[in-house]
Amino acid sequence: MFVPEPRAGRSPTPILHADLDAFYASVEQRDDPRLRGRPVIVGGGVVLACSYEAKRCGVLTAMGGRQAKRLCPDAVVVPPRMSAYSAASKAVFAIFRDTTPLVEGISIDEAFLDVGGLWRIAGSPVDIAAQLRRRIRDEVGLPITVGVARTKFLAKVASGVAKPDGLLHVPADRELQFLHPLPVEKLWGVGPVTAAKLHALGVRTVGEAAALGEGPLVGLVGKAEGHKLHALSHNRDPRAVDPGRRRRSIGSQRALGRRPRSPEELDAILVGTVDRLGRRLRGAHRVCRTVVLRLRFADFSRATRSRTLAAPTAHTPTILAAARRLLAAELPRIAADGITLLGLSLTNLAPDEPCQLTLPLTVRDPGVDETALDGALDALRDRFGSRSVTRAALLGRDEGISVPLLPD
DNA sequence: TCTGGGGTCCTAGGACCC
DNA sequence: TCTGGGGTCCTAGGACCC
Repeated sequence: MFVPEPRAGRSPTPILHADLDAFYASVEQRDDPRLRGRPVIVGGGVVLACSYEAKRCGVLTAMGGRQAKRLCPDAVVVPPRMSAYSAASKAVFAIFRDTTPLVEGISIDEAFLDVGGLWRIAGSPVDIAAQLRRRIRDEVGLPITVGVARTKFLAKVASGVAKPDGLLHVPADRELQFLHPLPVEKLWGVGPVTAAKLHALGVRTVGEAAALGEGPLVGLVGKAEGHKLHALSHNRDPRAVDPGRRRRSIGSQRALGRRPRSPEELDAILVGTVDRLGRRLRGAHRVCRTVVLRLRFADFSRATRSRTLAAPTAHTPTILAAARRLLAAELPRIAADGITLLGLSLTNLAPDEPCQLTLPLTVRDPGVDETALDGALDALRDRFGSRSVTRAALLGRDEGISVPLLPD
């Protein structure tokens, strides 16, 4: 561990990246003592998560189940229990928020915490990180690794290096010494494709990428990505911990295997998917405006088809109608090529605050049939609720009728 | 080994408007 | 009739992350 060097006043390294270790597998080992110390694989056909004992045999997340079992014949395979993981995650995040209000959740098992303002109250960031790890161990029963650094990026790299069940602080004056010897794959945004391009230029470490300069990086991976890579390789990361980050899309997908599927079968899957997503959307008090259909064919090529609606909605039949139109247009290709995955994403999310629609109806117009108008208003009140539909004055003009369009 | 399910962000072309 | 540039929105695809 790098030696922390606390200074007076505000800490120079205020960001924590906290990451639960082998999360799903750790929950299983916590809840079933027989699994402790043994290789555990969560998932069936594919490895969703595995314990460190299984990782030591070479088992990796997303690996096929058969291969995992071959690498690690002693592994115990358990089906996922999503509700248990969700409950554990909530308990851990409650401790995060009890530590500092500045918590930015990244996923079910990972978050950034800004503890810069807590120096006087709770001690140095390293003290806070150590206490956080103790509390999560004692109160939730799970191991967690924490990286402490001046930037988000470096805190995340630090936790990755310290895993499992570790704590690593990178002091402000040791940042590049720590970062530059690491493999380029540690940079956010360097996956298999970019890594291969960098390797072809002889670049294997973060330091070598930094020495390459921004121009060649931009030439290699494009403007935005190249600029980001260059900045990160010099540990320039101005992003603040943002507790207000909102989800930008929700989605659901299903692998279908290789056997042929009839249009009726696909429609049934689509109905179930839209129903689930609509429920999640309304549960989150959001509406969506764009419906994206995801397809994967028998040769594993992929396609997406999207439709943007005239108005945001969380109304299941509206979303389903859009999804069905998208699917119908692809049925010929599906029949020809075979389908192996069907999914749907809802994007362009917004809060579901009521949207005010004012009908440009001139009530004072002598041509208006007041009896018919009252009937129409009552029908709208039945649909949207009695207090939602009111006659309203149009600014500087005649009267109109105001109808808040509520999702669902 | 034929490859899950949940996401984010970026690029690029075309339509459309000013 | 032909011309230019800027901006926004929509759609499709791709890389990447956990």
